[in-house]
Amino acid sequence: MAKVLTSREENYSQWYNDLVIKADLADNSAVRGCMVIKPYGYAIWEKMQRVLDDMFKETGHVNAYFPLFIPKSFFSKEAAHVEGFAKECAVVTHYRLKNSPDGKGVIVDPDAKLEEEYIVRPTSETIIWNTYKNWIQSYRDLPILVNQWANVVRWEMRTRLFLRTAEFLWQEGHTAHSTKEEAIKETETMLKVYANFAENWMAMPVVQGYKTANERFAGALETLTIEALMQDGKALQSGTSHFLGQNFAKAFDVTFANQEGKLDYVWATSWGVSTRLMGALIMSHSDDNGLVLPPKLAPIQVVIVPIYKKEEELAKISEVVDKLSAKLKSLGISVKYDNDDKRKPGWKFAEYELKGVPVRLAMGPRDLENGTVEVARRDTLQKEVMQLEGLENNILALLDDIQSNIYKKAQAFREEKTTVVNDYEEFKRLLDEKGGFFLCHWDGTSETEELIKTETKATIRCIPIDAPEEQGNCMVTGKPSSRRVLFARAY
RNA sequence: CGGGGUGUAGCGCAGUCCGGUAGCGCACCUGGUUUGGGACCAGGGGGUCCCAGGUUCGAAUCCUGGUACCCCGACCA
Repeated sequence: MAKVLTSREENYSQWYNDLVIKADLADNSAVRGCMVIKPYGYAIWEKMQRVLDDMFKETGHVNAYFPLFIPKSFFSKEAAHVEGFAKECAVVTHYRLKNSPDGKGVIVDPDAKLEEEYIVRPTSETIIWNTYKNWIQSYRDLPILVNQWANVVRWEMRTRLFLRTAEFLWQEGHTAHSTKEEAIKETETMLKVYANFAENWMAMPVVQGYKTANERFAGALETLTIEALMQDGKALQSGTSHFLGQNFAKAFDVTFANQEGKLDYVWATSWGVSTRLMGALIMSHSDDNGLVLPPKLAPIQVVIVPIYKKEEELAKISEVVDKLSAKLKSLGISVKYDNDDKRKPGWKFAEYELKGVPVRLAMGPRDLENGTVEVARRDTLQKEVMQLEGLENNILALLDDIQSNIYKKAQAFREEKTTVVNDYEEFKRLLDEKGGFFLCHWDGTSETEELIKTETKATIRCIPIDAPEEQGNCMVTGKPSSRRVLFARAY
């Protein structure tokens, strides 16, 4: 087969870049750092959105929409928040253009300067809490469980398709609660939603945990995260859920009368996942032949390729395929029959492999005669001739099998790449030689965390929520530690 | 913002050192043969050589300035 991708071994990040473009997921655009998400890539994102949105509704949330622009003054109200985002904000200063005096193109009209500049939202806490102030008077108005699907802009210095772009799509949940306990519970609930989505839909195992103070969201008291391990041994933060305490309520003066009639500040959470999940999905399962998609998120689950010489042959095949397609569709399977005469079977095989379609069926004269079909699965690249009779149920089972197989494969990989280490020198050595996740004792200080980051580029990805109590000594300082934390080099 | 690299047909590149009518592969169009892993043959179309200025009889090529993108670092979901 013609090689269209750089191999992972040769150059992992080139492989990723090639794959995103060759599989028609996205492209670089005319705008620096901003991508065009192409129809096939967007179809995957839409599937992700649909599933997540259902999960949000299931947990009591509703969707709303807040403005793209945020008055600059809103930003200065929460100190830590400003600090976190100030360096990457796009700012709108004018509202009109005019013809250039020299007749060449247009210029910004200097007379149309805004009284107060607008910030293009890097996240919406400020505009939303400014709004919530008007929505909340009493405990009866709580909780507010709102989500929005939106684009945000963070002016990144260096970007990569899906993993880090200047503009990206995401959802951001913003909730308001009357008690601290309820807000914390919400933060945890949404982390579980994300973990469930990652594992059962994306087939991507994740470690759930708490971020350290250094890695916390700007303005949060606690950040929960799901961390996934990519095939190159680097970690990818795939979703976060923040307990914001009363920070934003205080900054925007959002109070409510509790049942005793006393005023108190509202408790807040926010949580989000972004198009970065596309990058996570790509890097979790794909191989040197192209994308490997979990059946549950694949826009096309089954592709059918006819093999024929003459028109009459195609007509006969189509007749059988149409019946088969109908049966598959009735079971909820998405099917594409590619009877495009302008491409040859070999070309189609390679193309759908590159695009990660989980199952490919090929039907030619031989099959027509024998009542069979050739079934090829993308995850293992195995081919098998199966009886047409009752095929739909076999396909259904096969899709399930692929879904669980790629999960198991990713899980086995993660286990193999998760190392328990006690000695700092060994940590440094294995970090280079093996990569992956490391479970180590840490003394709990930012200084030690910083030191490790500076010396090794590894960071604490999280303090796993299920980390068992274990007395030990920090691998750097030797100070006592009561549980292991997760280290890795990260995206 | 530092360091490196690249801008030549839709895509990938050669040509630049050493100036002389712009080329290759893929893709595209036409015809035919093909079709169970990216078919083959024949014919054909397509380029302000990133932009601006300079040197020269003559610039993709030399000089000056600009610009865009990619890669590697520092910052981040």
